[in-house]
Amino acid sequence: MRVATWNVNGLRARLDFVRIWLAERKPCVVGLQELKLETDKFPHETFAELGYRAVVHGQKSWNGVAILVREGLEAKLLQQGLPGQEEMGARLVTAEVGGLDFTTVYVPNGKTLDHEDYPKKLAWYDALIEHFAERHDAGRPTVLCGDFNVCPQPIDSWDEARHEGHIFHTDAERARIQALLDWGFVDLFRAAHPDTQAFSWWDYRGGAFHRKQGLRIDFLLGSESVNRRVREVSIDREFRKKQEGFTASDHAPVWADLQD
DNA sequence: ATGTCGGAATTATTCCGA
Repeated sequence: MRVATWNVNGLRARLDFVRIWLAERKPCVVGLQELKLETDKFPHETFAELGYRAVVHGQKSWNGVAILVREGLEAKLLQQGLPGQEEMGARLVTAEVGGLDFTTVYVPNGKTLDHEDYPKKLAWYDALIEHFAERHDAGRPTVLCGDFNVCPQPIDSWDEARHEGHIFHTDAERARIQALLDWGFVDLFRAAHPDTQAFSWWDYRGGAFHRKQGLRIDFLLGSESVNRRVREVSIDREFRKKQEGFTASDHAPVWADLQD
């Protein structure tokens, strides 16, 4: 079973691009972030034609998450939104699919350390950690994927020296990632590739992609039983490039193949 | 060039967020 995560940066603007990727990679379950559309505006018909159903938690203009599920797999919606954090927008959705408790999140960016959004980001993380402690079971096959807006370690940043202590690179943010690992999650890419520097996001500005100025901030986290099933994990860098004339998201998809 | 995108508000231009 192939599971994946992808911040698409606007689903309506990305629809043709997403179609190409689904046809090429044929994932079974995909967490999508930054839909930038309302729940009832989700293009279910388009995805049905491609052989996917979707569980959606959207909102107008910003944020928005969904789980795509390939035909033949059942999906049961378990949760829309992170309890207590509704004012931060539509950033979490959970479904039971293919024997997995599958959650995808779009963690608040935080902007800068002196911005009011930064403590809100940390509080959102604390609520997420508490939510998993209370509502999930690390003994079950569980996936938590999405855009975490943190570089967990120096290797995950193109220039740690320049960014150390700044947004995405603080001890406080990294402690939240560690808390998720302490809960029982494994960072599937890092576990499979302990020493590989690979990025999942590059700024649209300044030719960052071609300058290799990226960050690894998109993860597939899996509980131990999921990690044991991993056969391959890839950050799909090819799909950060233009495809058939269509503009890419600023994030690459990340996928993992699990033994059935 | 703080250099690019997507979306919204407003009507091709400007802002906001990332």
